[in-house]
Amino acid sequence: MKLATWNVNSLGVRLPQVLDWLASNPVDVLALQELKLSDDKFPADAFEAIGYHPQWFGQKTYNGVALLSRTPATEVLKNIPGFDDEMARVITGTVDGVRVIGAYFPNGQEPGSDKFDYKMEWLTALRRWVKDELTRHPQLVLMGDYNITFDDDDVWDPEGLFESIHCTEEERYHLRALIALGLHDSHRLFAQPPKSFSWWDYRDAGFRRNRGLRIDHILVSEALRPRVTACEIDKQPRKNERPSDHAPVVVEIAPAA
DNA sequence: ATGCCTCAGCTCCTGAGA
Repeated sequence: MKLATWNVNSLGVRLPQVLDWLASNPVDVLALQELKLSDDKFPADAFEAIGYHPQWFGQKTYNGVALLSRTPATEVLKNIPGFDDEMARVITGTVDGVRVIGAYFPNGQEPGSDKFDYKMEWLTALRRWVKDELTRHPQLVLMGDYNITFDDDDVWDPEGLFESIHCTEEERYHLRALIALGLHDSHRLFAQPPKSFSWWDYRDAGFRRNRGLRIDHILVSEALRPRVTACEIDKQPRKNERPSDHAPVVVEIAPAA
């Protein structure tokens, strides 16, 4: 079973690239973030035509998330239960016995800002809910655009970006707290090339110079960890014309013994 | 460099992203 996550920065713009990518990477589940379109504009037909069952939670202009799967998702949830949120950031479903959560974590803009405070509240609510969800669904994958780096290895310029957004100790505390629930960073279960990033700034030739951050993650539960056989960042779509600023991350999970 | 790029929208500038 292969699962992937990709922040597409507008599905309206990126739909042809997503369809192309799925044609060469027929994953079982793809979580999308930053659809930037309302539910009525979601291109469900285009995904159904290539054999995917879509679930979506859209929002005009900002945010918006979707789950595409080869077998239909069940027990679908939108956003974090018990956390009142005007933004469409989370979509969850059970696919082939695995609880899959696709999430677009808040950006946070700048430490000390209202948006940063919201990010912290959101992270606290997410953790409370995921902890609960794990008791019901031991086989769980939490993937998406986290907008947080684990440590300096995830940052192209750790000194220049020290304590800046996505790199603060406060954000990293929350990321470690998710790990402490019994989740594992798929990427670090395997040897990876140095300076592996999943996002590069559009400005200043960020991708060409590999000035990026690793902020898109796939966390797997303890029950799934022994079955994870590979995890990689696919930089190929970042080389497209008019690319998203994020690259897809893919994880492979072997069938249960 | 508060500046670099991209996207959406009450679109010819602004806010947001990261």
